[in-house]
Amino acid sequence: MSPEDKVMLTKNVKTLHAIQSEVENTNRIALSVDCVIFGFDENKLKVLLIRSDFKEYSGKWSLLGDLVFPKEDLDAAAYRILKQRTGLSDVYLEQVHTFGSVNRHPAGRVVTVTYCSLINVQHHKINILDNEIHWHDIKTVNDLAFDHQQIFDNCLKKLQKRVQEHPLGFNLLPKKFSLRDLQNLYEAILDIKMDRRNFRKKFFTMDLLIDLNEMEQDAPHRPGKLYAFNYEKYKKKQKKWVGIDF
Amino acid sequence: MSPEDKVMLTKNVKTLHAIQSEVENTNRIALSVDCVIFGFDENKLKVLLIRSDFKEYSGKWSLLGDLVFPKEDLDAAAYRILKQRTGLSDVYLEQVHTFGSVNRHPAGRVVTVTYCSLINVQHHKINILDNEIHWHDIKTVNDLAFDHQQIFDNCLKKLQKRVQEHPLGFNLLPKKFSLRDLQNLYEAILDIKMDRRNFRKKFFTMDLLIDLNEMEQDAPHRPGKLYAFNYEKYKKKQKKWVGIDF
DNA sequence: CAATAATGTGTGTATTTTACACATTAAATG
DNA sequence: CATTTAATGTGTAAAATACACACATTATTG
Repeated sequence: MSPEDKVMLTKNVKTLHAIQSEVENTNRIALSVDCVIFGFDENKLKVLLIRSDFKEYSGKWSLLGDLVFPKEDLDAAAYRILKQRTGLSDVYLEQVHTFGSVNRHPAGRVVTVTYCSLINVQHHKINILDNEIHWHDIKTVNDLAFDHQQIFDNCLKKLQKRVQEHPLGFNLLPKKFSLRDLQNLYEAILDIKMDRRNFRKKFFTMDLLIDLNEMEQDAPHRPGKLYAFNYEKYKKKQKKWVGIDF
Repeated sequence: MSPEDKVMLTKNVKTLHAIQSEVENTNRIALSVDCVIFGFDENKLKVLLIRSDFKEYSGKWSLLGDLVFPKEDLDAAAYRILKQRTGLSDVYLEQVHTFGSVNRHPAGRVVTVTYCSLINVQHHKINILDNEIHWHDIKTVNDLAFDHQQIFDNCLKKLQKRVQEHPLGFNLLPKKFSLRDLQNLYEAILDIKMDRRNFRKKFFTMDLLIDLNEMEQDAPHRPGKLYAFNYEKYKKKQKKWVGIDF
């Protein structure tokens, strides 16, 4: 440890008073939440975007975000924003990452906490006001406002990873779905093709699907069986995964 | 969508002016960084803790943290704190989660961004001032100050998960290590026992260890061979993992 | 030099993953 | 209503991986 560091280290021991003063006055920063809301429609993965109302980014799309109130829990702020913009409250919502570059926001220092949400486009129709908000195919998401492109990329990557480890995908599907729907979903999220038979086998082996003994309606060809995800059973199983692999 | 929600939604469309005003004045919150710094010593996983200087938590241990400066990048703040408290700069450092309950800090509203770091206790001796900072065996970490217990638990859990997917562990070992060292490390982090022969096979199969053709010195019994981790080779391989499993 | 306590290696078995082909069903078409 | 079409639904063999397990080897200790 260098002498300079030792100085820094000693300086760092502060009185409670000094810290409280800092909390109350000097070191305050605006905090926002940005929501990356994924949906699945027409066999494509989509994300909810809103037209930016900042002149610096006029015409560009941006994520749904808002400032956190001083007396509002962080998670509560995320749920509030989701509710405000989509009317939804009963959905999966998870914190992903916090972005805090000094100059990421033109209005001043704003640190933003990212949340990710997966919602069912069929069941929960979103209010579209003046084309200001819309579902955007993730394949054509580029050049978002602020640092939202970076945030989106980060979020999509994490979704791709998590969807393989946890049954998140079902939040994007209707309660009743065919195995083809499920596979289309995974193929859209992971951007890969999968073998239909092995995909089937995998999910049947997991034994977490409830056979509803119903068939698809209005299918253009032979209808498939409908299933529901068995959350109860999943909760009980909760496999503890041990296996070094990199 | 309920009528109330529609009101909320319309209210939410703000002018740039209104937003800038909020950023500059009303909605500012103190932001801190807390570092969960893991080390490995005497075949035990340890975490760096400091005695709390808050009267509300007198006598309790807490994580290493500090407020983020208004003109400081978030990651930079984390590196600064790590450097200040340990003298280290060239280490693995990763953001983990942001905690923002309204009442988590007695001095007022402080949202904290958690970072996790893995450092080598042997190579980088930490300055210990007045017993205020020390390596604490993770098995006996409990009842930390603030919400730091929650933060620590969260961090340890994520470490356990990530160490299985990425070669993070090597940051905790000296550059030269025996396979026994490596296994002890994994057993300490994951809190499990492993079969020595299969563990060996797994790492040799990965083909990411460099055989240094050296032996352990001063071993109490038969010395083992020494290895180094091949970061170069790992970077090139970067296995793309696809496999639904939950 | 015997006892001890580690390291170092190999093999068979069970499990999991992958590749792949054909029969079945319902809708659409003429 | 027979034919075509495009999907669903199922089984099996080969390959790769994970797991359980036993014995020889080497250096230190006393």
